[in-house]
Amino acid sequence: MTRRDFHRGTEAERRHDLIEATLDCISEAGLQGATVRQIATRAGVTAGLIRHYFASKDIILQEAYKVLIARLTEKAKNLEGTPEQRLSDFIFVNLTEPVANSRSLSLWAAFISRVSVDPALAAIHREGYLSFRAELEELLADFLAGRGAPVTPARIRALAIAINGILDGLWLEGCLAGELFEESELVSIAFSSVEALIGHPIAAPTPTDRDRE
Amino acid sequence: MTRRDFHRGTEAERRHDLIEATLDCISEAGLQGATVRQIATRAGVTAGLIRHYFASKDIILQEAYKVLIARLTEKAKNLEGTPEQRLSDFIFVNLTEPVANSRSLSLWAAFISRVSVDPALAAIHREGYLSFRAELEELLADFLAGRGAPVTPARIRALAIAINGILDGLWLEGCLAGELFEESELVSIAFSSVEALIGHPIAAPTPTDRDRE
DNA sequence: CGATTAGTTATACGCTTGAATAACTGCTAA
DNA sequence: TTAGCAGTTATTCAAGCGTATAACTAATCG
Repeated sequence: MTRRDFHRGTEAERRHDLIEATLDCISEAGLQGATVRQIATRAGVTAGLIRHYFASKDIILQEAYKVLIARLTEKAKNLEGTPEQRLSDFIFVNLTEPVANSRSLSLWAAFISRVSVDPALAAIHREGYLSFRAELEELLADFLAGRGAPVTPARIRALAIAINGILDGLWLEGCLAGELFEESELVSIAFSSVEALIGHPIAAPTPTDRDRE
Repeated sequence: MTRRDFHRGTEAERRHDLIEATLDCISEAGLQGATVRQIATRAGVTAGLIRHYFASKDIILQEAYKVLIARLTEKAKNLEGTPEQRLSDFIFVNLTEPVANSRSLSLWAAFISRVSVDPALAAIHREGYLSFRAELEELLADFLAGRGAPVTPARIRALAIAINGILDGLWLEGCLAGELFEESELVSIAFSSVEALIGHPIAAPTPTDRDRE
């Protein structure tokens, strides 16, 4: 019985690999499928190593949730260009790859179903949600100010809630049954809805703009 | 050691109680908390009885999912009144109790996270979703026909997708962070969004109408 | 009232789980 | 080259899981 070969990794590497393996397990087999043994197998290590990097299974799940939220929201941050371009891009990135796909939804739903059960996950969720809406509110304020429209906090807040809801709902539909519509269909519905809500037209990002990236 | 007292129930009673217990367990402790022993304890029976009524744990979960879907959609069916009233009620019931609350979301998310993993759940989900959207398309067709507006299948379909998305998104927001807005806030956002999309005003249900029910 | 049976309990089995710990070894530094 | 240690493996443990089955008993019927 020969002992299995292994190579020593840096802490950052290992933690990254283990979290990635955790997300893979969840997306492919649900939260129940994310056992320490499955995670370890997928990461190419033995189960005991997980406990060396994470104090418990709960902890690695929390870390994985943080990574997921970051991945789902990072594209919508640090947008550049005019307020109109940024608002337009905000809508676009949230309804297209890599944010909108069935894997994202599967992961998101798995964690959401535990948010009301696990206070630690609830805290992580709340922070992510508030930060996301704050970003949207800022975009809206800039956009409306540029249009010379009245910018009261109450109106900004209401608009952000509505637009956030619309984007969430279309994201959901697209992830759940993406094969039922063209990608551009949901995006164009989102644009017309948002335009109707804020009372201003918004130029959609042109394909050539994106291709050049 | 005295044997535990028990009373014999009818099949319908028992199945109902066991499914209800299953939903309670999931909403309070997540899918992982819905073990046969926990379900049995909550239903006031012993674990073995579950296998007497359901061939496996998977089966009881599938039945519970069917019940959940029925509960989330039944209010939106069998609506009465003019097309405008029915459309208006459709929007209203989907964004207020008992459809919109954190327990519903928690249950919904738990099952959704397994839809992409478990083909049986996927089939149940798909049927519920298509039936829900068909209902909405019928409402829209009736409404638009009454307004003398052009009613092409393509337009109905696009509108149904958009409105479904908006309702889903607002439902989600309300369930996730209900304390952050008034109930009427989300409902009124929904109405103004839908009005903007279909290009016609819709009379919201009046409080007195509902009180009289 | 006694026999029957279907609904229910009780118990046990094999397996998996998260966790703890001991043994090993690739790597680094001197 | 080698000593030491931190990273990794291997093994073990108790608890909990879904399931199977045998024993019991409340209700039913002649």
